Order: sequence, then structure tokens, then C-alpha cells
Amino acid sequence: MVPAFKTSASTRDRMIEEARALFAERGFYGVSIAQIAAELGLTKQALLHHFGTKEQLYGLVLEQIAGELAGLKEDVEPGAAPARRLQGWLVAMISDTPQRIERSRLLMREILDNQVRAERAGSWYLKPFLDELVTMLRDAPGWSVASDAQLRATVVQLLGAVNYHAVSGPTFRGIFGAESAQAMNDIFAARLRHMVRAVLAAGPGV
Amino acid sequence: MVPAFKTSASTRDRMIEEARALFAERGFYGVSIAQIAAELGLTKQALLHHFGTKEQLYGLVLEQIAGELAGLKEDVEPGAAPARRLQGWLVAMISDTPQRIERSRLLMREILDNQVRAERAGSWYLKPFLDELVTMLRDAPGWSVASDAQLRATVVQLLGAVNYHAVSGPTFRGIFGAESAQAMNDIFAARLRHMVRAVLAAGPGV
DNA sequence: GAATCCCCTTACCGGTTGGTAGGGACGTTG
DNA sequence: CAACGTCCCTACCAACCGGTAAGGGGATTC
Repeated sequence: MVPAFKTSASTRDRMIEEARALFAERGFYGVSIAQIAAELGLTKQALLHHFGTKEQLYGLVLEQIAGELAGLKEDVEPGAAPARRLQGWLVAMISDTPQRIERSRLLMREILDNQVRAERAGSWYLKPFLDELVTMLRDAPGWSVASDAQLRATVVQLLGAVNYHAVSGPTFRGIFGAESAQAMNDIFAARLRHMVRAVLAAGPGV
Repeated sequence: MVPAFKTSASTRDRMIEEARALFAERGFYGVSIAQIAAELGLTKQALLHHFGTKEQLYGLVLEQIAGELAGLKEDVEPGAAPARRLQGWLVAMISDTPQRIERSRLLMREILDNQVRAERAGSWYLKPFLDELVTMLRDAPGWSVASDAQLRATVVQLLGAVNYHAVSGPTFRGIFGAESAQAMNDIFAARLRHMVRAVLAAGPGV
């Protein structure tokens, strides 16, 4: 009986996956490494064996997410115009796959916490991603003359709407019920497409 | 020497104030009651004397915020048209007074955490506030025919942009520097006004 | 078959967590 | 002056935190 790969690699991946889910759900300080390990039927020392410290495990989760974000450029309509691709990317981001919601939650938590844990090694996972969005926006017609501050303010506006929607989804589901939240989700997607179009069309001057 | 009020009330208020600042900065699990007390030169037992448990102290902070949000309706241009007041309120929210940023941070954390701690008594601070915004929007010209889901999706869109901006401010200051962040802030305020105007003018159909 | 490496275990560490018990300083009230 | 309530203290607790030390089982390698 020959396993296709060493089971060790798979265990390590499962650890990162579980850590990602729990960090997204409860935050860095809200989860202990023992809890992550227990979820996989292991002890915390198994985790420490692979990652050394809790901070490093968390760092790997952020790295994984940064990698996903970096790869998004190619994922969404690679040949299309920049404006079209920016829109496609933002709309894709609000689809409610568990992995994407996890990612939004984790990024939001990282934004909230990073000034507290700024000293952590390799803390700046977000900057390349922001720069990428800024670049996509700058390539849109009419936006090449925009200042960096204008581009960033616009990106934050769009990103904020998208991420807030993703993150607040469960809460609204709790408040208003599942079917109402689903209706909200569909309408939000339509509104988002329109908003991106309107923002791009209006240009930086506003 | 007769104090105007018992100093005890003042101490209690200072405790809530300090707890609010620290919970906003580091989150519920990121702060210990001993740290909150130490910031005031007291021991954690002084805190426990007033509030019983850490959860109850946190609950009081949320209650205080809920009270502020409930009072916002009167604060901003009480006589103006609903659309105008909604815009005024959203713009006021992004002004960077420390208390407002704290509030945004805490609300964002609550949204992220509430499904984890949903069982905590009186968890529903957000609903009245959301309902209020929805009501303001429904009173805007052209929006009276909108469905609840349409109104909520729109509110989330606006609220998301505003809160994300408030929360991510420190992070962007860290990434891009203070002066760049300030320029971003000014531009964002202008964009926000325009966005609210555009959203209100476009109506729910989009 | 001995040595080695990988993966994960039990046992343990010092430090911190939220919370309890009890007492003392102080002002108010009878 | 005695009784009492408020406010905050020291002392203490069990539970848990992240991390270290050491070793065992099992496959791989020589």
C-alpha cells in the first residue's frame, strides 16, 4: 500500500486549513493552538512540531491568503479590459463560498489587529494586494491621471463595501433571517456591479 | 470640600471609558481586566467589584455605543430632509475623532465576533440602529417603494464604505505614511458625499 | 539488523487568565 | 460611638496559555 504522497504533508495542510477557519472565526487571541489541534484529533505539540510557534502558524495562514489574492489577477477574465476585470474581481469576492468569507473575515481582523501585532515578522501581506488593485484602477480609462491618494481612496471605498458585506453577512442572517439575507445578497451583487461601473465612469475628480 | 458627585460614579465611568478604548484596540480576548484596571492605577478586583464579570463590562460598553447610535438621529441637522440627514450622518461618521474611530472598530469587532459570543445576554445592539438607517433611507425621495432587502443592501453598501474607511485608517497610515493617509482621508470624504448623493439619486432599482 | 529520521506523544514549565474570599480604610447614618 | 455600606486592597484559586524536553512507534536507509 503506497500512499500517493507522504501523509505528513497532508497533515500539515490540514493544520493550516483548520487554523485558518478558527482564526477567521474567533481571531488570533480567541483560539488556542490546543483547540486547533484538538479539532484534528491531535495535540498542540503536533502543531508546534510543524510550525514552531503560534505566530508563525498565523503568519503562514496570512501568507496563503496573500498568495490567493496575488493570483486573482489571472483568475478573472485575463484578457478583458482592466475596468471590466476590476469589476469582475470585486463581484467574485462577494460570492459566499466559505473560503472567501473566511478570507474576508481574516483580512478584516488583520486590519483591526495589525497595529497591535505590527512587530510580527513579515506583517505586510496586504500592501502588494492593495497596490495591485490600485494598478488595475489606474489602467481604467480616465484614471491614468489620478493621484495615488485618489486611487487608494477609491479602492478603499469599493473594498470596504465588498468586505463589509462579506463579513456582516452572518450577522444579518442572524438578525433578519436566512431568506431575507439571501435576497439582500442578490441585490447587493447587482448594486455592487452598478457601483463599480458608476465609480469608474465618474473618474477620479469626484 | 463637597464633591459635586460621588467619586465612585466617576471611577466607574472611567473604567467603562478605558475598557471601551482597549476593547476597540485589541478586542475582547486581546485585553485582560487586569490590564484595563492597571491603566487606571487600580487592580482587577476594583473592576470586578463594579461589573461582576468581564463579559458584563463588555456588554456595558456595547450598550453605551448603542445609546450613542440611537441618539444620532437628533444630532445631525434635525430639521433637514431625510436624504440630507443620511448623508450628513455618514460623512460625520468618518471624521476622525478618537471616540468615533473607537466606535467603528468596536462595532466591526462585534460583527466579526457576535456569532461566536451570540449567546451573551442582550447581544442585539445593532438591529435598532440598522432599522433607523433603513427608515431614513426609505424616507428619501424615490425610495418609499423599495423592498426591505433593497434598503438593507443599500445601507450595507454605504455603511461598509464608511466603516471600512474608519477602521483601515491606522493600517493605511502604517503602510503609506501619515501625510498620504491624510490626503486619502480628505478625498474619501468628498467621494463619500458624492456616493451618497449618487446612490440616493439612482434609487432602489439598481 | 542497526541507525536514522519523521511524526506525534506524555510530562512538565512558568506565567497569565477570570474569578472568589476576606479584610481594611473611609464616609454616612443611627 | 457603634453599625453599616461603599470601594478597593492582598491573597489565593483552578484552569488555561504558549512553549520546552524527552521519548516512542514506525517507516526508510544503509
